Amino acid sequence: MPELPEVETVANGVHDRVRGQRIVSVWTSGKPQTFKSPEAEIAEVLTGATIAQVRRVGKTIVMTLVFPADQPHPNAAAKAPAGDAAPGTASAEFLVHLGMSGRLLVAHPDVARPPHTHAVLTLGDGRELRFVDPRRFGRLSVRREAYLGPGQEPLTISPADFAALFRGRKMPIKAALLNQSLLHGVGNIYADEALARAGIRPRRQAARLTRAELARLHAALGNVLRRAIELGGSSVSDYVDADGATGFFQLEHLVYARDGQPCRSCATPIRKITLAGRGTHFCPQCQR
DNA sequence: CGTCCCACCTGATTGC
DNA sequence: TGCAATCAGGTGGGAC
Repeated sequence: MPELPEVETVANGVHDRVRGQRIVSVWTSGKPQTFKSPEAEIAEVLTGATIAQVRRVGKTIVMTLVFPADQPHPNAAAKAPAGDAAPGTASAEFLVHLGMSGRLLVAHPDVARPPHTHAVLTLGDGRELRFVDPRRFGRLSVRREAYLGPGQEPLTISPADFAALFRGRKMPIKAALLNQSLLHGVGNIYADEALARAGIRPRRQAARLTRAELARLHAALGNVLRRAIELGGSSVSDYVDADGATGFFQLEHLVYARDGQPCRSCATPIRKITLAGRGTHFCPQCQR
């Protein structure tokens, strides 16, 4: 399940592989749910565009598209907002949300397309950028304005701003961590792992955390996300990066998917409950 | 608006 | 052994 570290790994991998490539043609599957923008609009905006940059915003992969002046894009000039692009170019963004099972793969055309391929962008050098998503929780869209995301970035938020997010929130702290309008990018795995490292029970009311606990949680969340990015993410179900390689952070999980197994710190069996509709894992001894 | 719950999906796993 | 029920969860929309 791709969360911030997995999405960052994929975005960086795709960036390294396709930056500067022109999109010469676009194929889409016709599964309506996958496309947040109309398929025809996606194909229209992408075709002929050059991929200038691929980056992560929250859990969303954002590709910056440019339309060089010497290769005018048939639709860009009229639709791109004036003033936010370099002279002689227009720009747009292609947004990819991986959902639960989405993959963004760079492959040669002679490699068979996997089942559940929903979009294929053929690049100028002949390679294909493929969006594959069996469960179809992923979403593709194009937009003309810069995408900023709904919440704050967990990697750069200050301790004070972090603490302010939870002021007056009656919901459990885990539910607050998962709320993308507060923090953008934290999902089920890293919410559980951050709470475990901070020694805080997932059911604790967000507003009732002490200043010290909030400081520990802020640090734990940043540390766990940075460490997971170093290791290429967690591969617990079907997450893989742009090469199809798995990540290794799951080897360092303290609680996630470890229910019944001994806590790495105190050997108490890890407990699993349902909270906010999600499987939630914690050590009943170490987390209070 | 805050909060809660379910539908959307398919593959893997569990249960009988 | 085989088939059916269950589980996994990011997001968005509806209910209260």
